[in-house]
Amino acid sequence: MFTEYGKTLRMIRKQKGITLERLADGVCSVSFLSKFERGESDITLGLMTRLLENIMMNFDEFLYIHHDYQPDKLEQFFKTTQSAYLNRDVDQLRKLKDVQLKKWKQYGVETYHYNALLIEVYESIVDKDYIDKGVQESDIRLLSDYLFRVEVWGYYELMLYNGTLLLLHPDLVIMLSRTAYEKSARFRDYAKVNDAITSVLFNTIVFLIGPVNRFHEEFTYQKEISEFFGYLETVAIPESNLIERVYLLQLKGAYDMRTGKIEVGTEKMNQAIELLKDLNSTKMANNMEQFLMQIKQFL
Amino acid sequence: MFTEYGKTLRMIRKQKGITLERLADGVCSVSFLSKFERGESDITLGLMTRLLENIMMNFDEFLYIHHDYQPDKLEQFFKTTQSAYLNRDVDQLRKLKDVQLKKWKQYGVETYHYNALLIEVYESIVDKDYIDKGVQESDIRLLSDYLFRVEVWGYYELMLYNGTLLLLHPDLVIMLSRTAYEKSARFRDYAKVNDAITSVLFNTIVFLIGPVNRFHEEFTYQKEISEFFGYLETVAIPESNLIERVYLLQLKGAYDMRTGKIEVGTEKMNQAIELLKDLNSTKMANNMEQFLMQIKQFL
DNA sequence: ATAATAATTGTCATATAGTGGAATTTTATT
DNA sequence: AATAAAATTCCACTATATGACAATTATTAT
Repeated sequence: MFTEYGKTLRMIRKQKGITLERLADGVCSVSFLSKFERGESDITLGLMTRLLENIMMNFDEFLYIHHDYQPDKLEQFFKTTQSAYLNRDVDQLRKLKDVQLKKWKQYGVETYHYNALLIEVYESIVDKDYIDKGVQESDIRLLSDYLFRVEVWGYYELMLYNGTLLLLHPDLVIMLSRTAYEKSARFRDYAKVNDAITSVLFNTIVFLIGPVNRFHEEFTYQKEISEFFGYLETVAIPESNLIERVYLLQLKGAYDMRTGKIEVGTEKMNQAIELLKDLNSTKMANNMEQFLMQIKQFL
Repeated sequence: MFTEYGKTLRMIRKQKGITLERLADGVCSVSFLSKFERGESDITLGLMTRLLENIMMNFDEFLYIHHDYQPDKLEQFFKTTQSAYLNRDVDQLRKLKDVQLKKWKQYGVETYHYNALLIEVYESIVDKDYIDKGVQESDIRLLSDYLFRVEVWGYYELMLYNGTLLLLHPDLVIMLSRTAYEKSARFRDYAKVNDAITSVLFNTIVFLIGPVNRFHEEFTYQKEISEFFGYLETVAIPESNLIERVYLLQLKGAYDMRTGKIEVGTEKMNQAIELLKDLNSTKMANNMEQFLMQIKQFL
């Protein structure tokens, strides 16, 4: 009938060996708490906040438990979508897209449309039959319009952009990535969002360096690339985020190789690979090694 | 008058360039949303959930913004407490303790009492005058009773235990750390809590290895220490958590040295230090170096 | 087993969350 | 500046969240 939040709360309360009276103490009446826990009433946000404070649990953790120890819907959306993309599972992507389109039509909420477009981008990359038509110009415009309009970028905007940037024009990417960096500044201490920022910056640089098979050609984005390297170095990566530091090292190596400094670049990339091997992160090391081989092949 | 959640929501809505009607669409009436946003009404948890879904924002991010881009109270509590402890700021610790004691008396909620005890533990370590009396036996009992009673350990229990374990008897620590590991199993995919688990395991091993100035003596916890090393290796550390992997390497080195394998141990610790230096994490590298020097001094 | 006590649920009164639509203010257009 | 359109607020009303206290059920102790 109502949201089942109450039942989750009851479960947690029991696990902590706390009585209704003790949990309700100073917040609400015992009888109401009982009613809520039984799923016979909804609860006010204010009361819920205070109840959770009483058991020293924050909303995030509560909702994680409520969703049967799974992350929230939004995170799951990006997770499942990306995993379908990485597995090149066109069917799955199409299914996921339909879900979002359905929601868009049902509720009329535009964000579901954006979600569908994000999936379409992935689809167009994975599916060969798609190459001819590609994603509609107008759809891409719709997305970038939204991103330019939003004044503060949070997790959603960053992830949305992160997934679609591959299909945009480099000049647009440069502008939007700058925007992303600036408009998400206040989230620097919020791990999840900051990871998303870092990820955007990495992807931007990878994108601007260009596909491996063009490593022998000239290219023109030196200035912008160092700008984004600068963002990464000065702000985004604290000492303890070693994995990001390894990626950075690798990326600098790739950049060096792109600009003709083959030896220095190779050395950096090898160093990154060695670091991963030393720490038994073998899968990641293998991936990097493969990437390095690809580059060498095209030089 | 009410919680100010509504005002935060209004701010976010404006930043995203969304109208009342569009946000309320399919969730609640426009007039009510307006009322809520002006702070003239509280809102039901169910409605709030759906509103946030409409703008693709999860609760955690919303509350982070609501708290003026700060983490929630609970996290701040542990953060400020630990920073006062690391800075050996007795006055600050005492102040923080008084806050918790006051809340305990005011609301009668036992968890505030536990919080005060946690701070007292820190106080007793930092403050020399405290050494004579120490933390009351009965208080420590109170805490460990609570921890044994709780069926599922979340962030709070792990952090609480993490801070107090130093004062407990090794046998009790072994039991409680095992408990911690087992009773928090379902949180393995939840970064924040999993970090806390890892931290408990690290601290347990450090504690069991014993203070540096006893490195020449015999010791008896080999079996238990490998048990906890096992936990760390099998479950807690995914490939991309490099910093934990570096800590693990260091700790293994320290363990080797403790059990007489000086050369192997030194080598491992040096390797960890080198890794950090290679990634420009100099402060952390320096700390590790200092720790290694301390050990060497006592051998 | 039974009494005593603690913990939870049910009943009813009331404050307040939430709706529909009219009135007002803000924004955009000419 | 005047007008139209969009966005927001106000007002009267309904549904439901919440409290006080009685009734019931579960625990514990003897």
